[in-house]
Amino acid sequence: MNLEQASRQLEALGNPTRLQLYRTLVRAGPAGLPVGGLQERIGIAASTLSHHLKRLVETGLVTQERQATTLICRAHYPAMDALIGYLADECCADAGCVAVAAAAS
Amino acid sequence: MNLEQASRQLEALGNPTRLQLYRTLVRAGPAGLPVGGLQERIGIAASTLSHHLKRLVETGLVTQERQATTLICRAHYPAMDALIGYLADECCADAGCVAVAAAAS
DNA sequence: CCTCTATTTCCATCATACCGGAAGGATAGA
DNA sequence: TCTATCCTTCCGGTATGATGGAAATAGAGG
Repeated sequence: MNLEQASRQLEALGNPTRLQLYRTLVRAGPAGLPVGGLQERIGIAASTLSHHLKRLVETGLVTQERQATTLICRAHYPAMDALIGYLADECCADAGCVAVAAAAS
Repeated sequence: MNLEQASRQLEALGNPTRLQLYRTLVRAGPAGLPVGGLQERIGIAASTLSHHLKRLVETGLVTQERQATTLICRAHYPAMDALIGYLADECCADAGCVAVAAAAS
């Protein structure tokens, strides 16, 4: 994980629609959700949704698996782990950060 | 911490220059750095730097303290804690996330 | 008041993001 | 093959972001 990759992932999550999208996928759990299901829940145009999803997939935060004509989307936890780890490292380099202190306890 | 605030902070960090800025401030530790010191290290125009800093301050990720004519900037750890906490909650709502498992151990 | 330094705001330019309608694949089933 | 569904890509408009030079502001000190 380097600064460029981290910033790309952060930017991907730094849009309310995409963050909501990611959140929805997390709440959907390991089963994931098809693109159409996401569209129902979020309520945006299919093309807009596809753009956002593409961004999340490109940055590795979401994976997609084809099942016949439907595309199942899932939150890709390892990517979020790595991102949080990077932020925590940056944040807590001087051990002044509560998050790592809590994790260490 | 709600979705809008989280996405604004994520967007603020989702720019390579701003993430580098934040990282520099974290590495500077509690003493912080003046704006001019940041400019030396990052090497961008003062106006550009000021724009980026404004964004980081507005989102609460960085604080500023005036000392005579110089402005000392510091990473504001509680904000990062809250953001990481939000991401971890979203990510690990179904306990499928390694980060929280590690924190819990 | 004048000046010097530090920083911000103003302003303009260029690039990129966001949005969604319309058209174009991809896949399954009749 | 024909059709229907699901999703993506193409395209256009509008908005927002990034960048930095120039001018303005803030504070310290003569």
